[in-house]
Amino acid sequence: MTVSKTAAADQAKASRPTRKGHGDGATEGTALQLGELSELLGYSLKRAQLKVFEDFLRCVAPLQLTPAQFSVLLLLEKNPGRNQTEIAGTLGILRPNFVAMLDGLESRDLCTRVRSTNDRRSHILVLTDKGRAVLARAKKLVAAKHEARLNALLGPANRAALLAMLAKIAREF
Amino acid sequence: MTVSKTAAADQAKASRPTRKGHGDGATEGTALQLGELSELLGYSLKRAQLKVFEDFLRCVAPLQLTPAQFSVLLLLEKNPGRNQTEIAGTLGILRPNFVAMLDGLESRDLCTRVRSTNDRRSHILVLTDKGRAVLARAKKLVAAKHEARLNALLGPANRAALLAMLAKIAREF
DNA sequence: TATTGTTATACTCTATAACTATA
DNA sequence: TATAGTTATAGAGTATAACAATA
Repeated sequence: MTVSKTAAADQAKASRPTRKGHGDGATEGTALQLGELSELLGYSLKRAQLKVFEDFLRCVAPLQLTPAQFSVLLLLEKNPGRNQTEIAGTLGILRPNFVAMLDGLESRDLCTRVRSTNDRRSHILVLTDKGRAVLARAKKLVAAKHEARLNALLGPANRAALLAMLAKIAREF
Repeated sequence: MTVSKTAAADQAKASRPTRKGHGDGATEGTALQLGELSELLGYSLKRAQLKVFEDFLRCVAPLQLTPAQFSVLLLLEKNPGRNQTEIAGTLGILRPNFVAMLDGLESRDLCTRVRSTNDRRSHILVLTDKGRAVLARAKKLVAAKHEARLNALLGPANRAALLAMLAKIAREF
């Protein structure tokens, strides 16, 4: 069965009139208890990820790059001559969803699709000079502001240990 | 300026015919280099978070609970007599988005909205007996399967250190 | 027949404005 | 006037099916 009507009514009555101070409950404006939530790794993982992405966006705001776009540019620089399927697959982006993303980067002249001469079905992705320049500036912002802030919070050793464990989870879990 | 047409053509010609083996490029079917991406904390954070949530869903699949739903039930159990705004706010869920989520939980008889007698605007959220039972089973599955697997991968000490760092980022970053 | 890029589409998350009923 | 819950809506992000061009 569900909670009894009388029990529900008791619960409702036990509540306090929120923050206004003219109440009688014991939990007057008190912060909630996370309880076992604070032991759930996935919960902190998600909250931390949101914070880190937020900060990334702030730090690299002058260049108008999202984490996903930055990762694409990084990958293009490190892996010239690759096609859409290869780049998208490496980043865990589905090919259909990669199309609009590339349209955005290409319309800003950060990269170009070049039809491969070997296989005319595939588009080789090429960083433009502007793309290379924006990427270089982005790297500096990320290193000087974003990663530096994480380093300040955790310390270099902890930051490295954290990165190693996250990479392990991403790889082996 | 952008990449020159000739440079782009060179790039396209330099590519290999993907995996089929009848190509001449050096990167024949080679895995891509992540490069500086593997040093970007946010990148591993995101990939790890996706893996952990995937595993959570698998482990708790018999109960049909998402991580977000599980976190709501945990919070209701630990904080009786709270209203929607308080629960949603603690979890970082916007009040409008919390409505449909509660509709789902309430339609499955896992919790109920009870109009507060102190402030008739607010709905006190109450775990039903069924909600309590499902939560208890979910906790067991999470502990025995999900968190146990993470423990096996990282070891208890590392897992604790990881959780502490993620919580610190979520709190202070 | 299989693969690359693409379109269309749908479903989830997230975000904002505005309404209602209460205070 | 302000707050709690709600509706409507819009935008990301993600997922699948299917098509044209090419292999």
